[in-house]
Amino acid sequence: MSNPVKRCRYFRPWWRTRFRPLTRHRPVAGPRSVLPREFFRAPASQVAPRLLGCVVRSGPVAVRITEVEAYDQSDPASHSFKGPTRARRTMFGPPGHLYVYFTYGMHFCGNLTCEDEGRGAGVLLRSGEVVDGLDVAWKRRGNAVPFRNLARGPARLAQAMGWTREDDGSDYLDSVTAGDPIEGISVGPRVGVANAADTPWRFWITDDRFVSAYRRHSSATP
DNA sequence: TCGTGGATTACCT
DNA sequence: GGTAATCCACGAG
Repeated sequence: MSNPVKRCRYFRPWWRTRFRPLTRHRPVAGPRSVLPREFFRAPASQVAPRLLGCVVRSGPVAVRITEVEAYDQSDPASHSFKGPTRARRTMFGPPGHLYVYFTYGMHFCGNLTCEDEGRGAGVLLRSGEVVDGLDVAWKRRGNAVPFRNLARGPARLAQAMGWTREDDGSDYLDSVTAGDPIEGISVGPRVGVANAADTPWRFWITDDRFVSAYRRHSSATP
C-alpha cells in the first residue's frame, strides 16, 4: 500500500477528469497578503472586480475566485433592497463577513459583505477554481463531478466550501487573500435575477474556464 | 455545447 | 400561496 494514489479514496487522477487540473501546474505557493477591512468598506461594485483572482479559504478547501456579482441596497435585485430581515441581517452587518442564504429549496450561496455596517451590500461569489483541499471538495460535491464543475456556479462553490446556514455571519477577513495577477476582466448583466438583470454588475476573468454558463432569468425582460 | 424541465423549501406578502 | 442571486439529467445536433 505504498501507492499514494490508492490511499486517498477521493483522489481522482487528472486523466480521468474531463479537464486537466491546472492546480498541478499553477499552485498557490507561499504566504499571501490578507486583504484589509478597508478593502471591503468600498461599494460592492468596486469590491467585486477586485476580488477576481483572490483566494477564499474555508478550512481545508481554498478557491480562486473567477466570477462575482455585486449587490447593494439601491438595487431591486438585491436581498437588501427591502431592508433588513432576520434571514438577511448579515448583509447589513460589518464588511468582510460571510453572508450565506438558502435558495430554490435546496441550495446555499455565499456573499462577502461590503460597505459600512448598516448598509446592505455584498458580493456574490459565483464561480471559482479549487486550488487546495481538492479531495475534500470532491468528497462534498461527489466523485462523478468533473474538476471544472467543482466550484463553477454559486451553489456548487458553496457546497465545495462546505458553507451552510451555520456559516452565515462569520468574519472572513482572515480567509480572503490576494492571488496572482489576472489577465483581463469582463463585465456583463447578472445571472438569474428577475429585476434589474441588465445592471452590468457581473464580473468575471476573461476567457477563464472556471466561469459559470450565462443564463438569464426565465421571467426577465429581454 | 446548448436548451429544456423537474426538484424542493425558506421566506415574505 | 407565490417566488426564488440554482443545479442536474437528459436529449438533440
